[in-house]
Amino acid sequence: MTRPKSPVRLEWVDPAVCSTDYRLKIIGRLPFFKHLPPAAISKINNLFHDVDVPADERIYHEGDEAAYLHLVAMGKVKLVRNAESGREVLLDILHGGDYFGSFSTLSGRAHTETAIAQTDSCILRISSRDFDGILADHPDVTRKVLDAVSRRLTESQEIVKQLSAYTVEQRIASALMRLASKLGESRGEGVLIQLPFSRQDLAAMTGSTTETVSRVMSRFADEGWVKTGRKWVTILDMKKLEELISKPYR
Amino acid sequence: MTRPKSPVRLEWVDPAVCSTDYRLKIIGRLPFFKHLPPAAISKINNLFHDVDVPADERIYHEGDEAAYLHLVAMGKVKLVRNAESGREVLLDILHGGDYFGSFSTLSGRAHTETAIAQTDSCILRISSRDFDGILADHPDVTRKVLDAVSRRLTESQEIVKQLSAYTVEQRIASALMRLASKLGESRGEGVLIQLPFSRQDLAAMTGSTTETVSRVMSRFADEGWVKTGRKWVTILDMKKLEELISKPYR
DNA sequence: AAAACTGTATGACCCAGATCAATTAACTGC
DNA sequence: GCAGTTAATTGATCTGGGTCATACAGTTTT
Repeated sequence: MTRPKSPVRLEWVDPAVCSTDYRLKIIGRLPFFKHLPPAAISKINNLFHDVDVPADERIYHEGDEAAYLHLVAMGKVKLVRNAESGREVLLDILHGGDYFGSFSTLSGRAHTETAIAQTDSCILRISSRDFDGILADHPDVTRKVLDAVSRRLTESQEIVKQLSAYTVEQRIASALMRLASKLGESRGEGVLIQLPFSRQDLAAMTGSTTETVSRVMSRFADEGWVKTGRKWVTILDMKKLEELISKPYR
Repeated sequence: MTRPKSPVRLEWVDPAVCSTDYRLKIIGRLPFFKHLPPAAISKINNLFHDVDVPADERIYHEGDEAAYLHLVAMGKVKLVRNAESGREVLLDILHGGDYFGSFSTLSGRAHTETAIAQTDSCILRISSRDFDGILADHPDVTRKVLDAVSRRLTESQEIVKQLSAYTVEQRIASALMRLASKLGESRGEGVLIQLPFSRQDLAAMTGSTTETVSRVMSRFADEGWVKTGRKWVTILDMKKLEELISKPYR
């Protein structure tokens, strides 16, 4: 049996997406801002600057001065921390509408993680100073931001739990499900995840290695739960993966 | 050689500490509120209710409706997540002035972690609804809360990195240093950590087991870096522990 | 279409750390 | 001070998953 050809069709990142016209639409749709009147959104829009970033390029590096808040307008961005040992830890994968970077000049001077474009991306950024101004002008925006950060904290704590108490197999199943619900696309036969992301990325998400991830994915494929290829995965049987996680492992 | 007797002297939790008089002082010293005028603090004070919690008692449980924001007035509180396997994961240990619980009626209905008193404690709590009111009245408080949550997110991501990329030995050394800087007391010979916390707790913080923690601690003690006993540790040589962490492990 | 990459798969081996079991030390209450 | 309880230690053994090495398949380039 021959391996399935790649079903990956990446979204075409039109440079025009970052034009002033489109930006207004994107910013106006963000959870932080969408409740604001058009006049306010337009004013906020003027504070943002756009940057086109090709795939695999660093947007900022751990330790860099944290001068901007960033928004993903188009494309995918991964947040990474590098351990002294050289091992790379993947903290999160972001897509359209997600924020990253620092919120304020107060909360810290340096970025604590590295941001890398996973695909060609269009990033909007605003200086921390200007964003502070928005927060001061719009208390309700501050509330929404607080909610967003709280949610991300909860997610991070869930990862801590998984790294502490799950087997690699369970962590991989869990990571697949998270990615599917966040970035997956429903296809006839299942949910396609086409970030694109490699075994390497999945290993960095689960505190494991490429080889082990590859082995586990082969097992999943043999069971008929997933179909995999180069930098993509289709989940065929979500329920089985879920069972794997909830199963008390002794 | 006989083992050193416990140097642990727990702070005496006077029930009076939670009296209205003392509460005003405690709340007025909190980073969230200390910049506010006395009148505002007094008003906020009236929204808080105090609860005395004996050691080892649950304050709330994972899954419970998240109706309150809590503050530690006196004592120590640990935040825990339980994995399906039964393993307990220790997310954080809090002390005087720290917040826990949920910030708002918006950000989620249920607690995602369990809070347990580590010592006899006095907890102040405010309903999420009332706290929402404070946030609405005082935008600057919202900003400070946002900063606090952001900081905690950064800490959580650091833990994720450590669980992904460090050896158990490194994670234990790192946990000891974190505890020392947060909750340690300088003594002549070193920094005493007397939460009290057991090998069990340290294992739950580092994603390990009591036995392994015990072995590692024995090694540290043999090297003369720490002195340990039942539920306490004195760190004698911080530098050596630090070296252990920064050492790229291959 | 052949060559050159680069990501994936798999086999063989090994070790950090989990698990199981038993002993000892420290604290608690009488 | 003694008995009872709970935490800590230490030993023996086992294994999940890391490491190293090699082969293979899919894209991309020429």
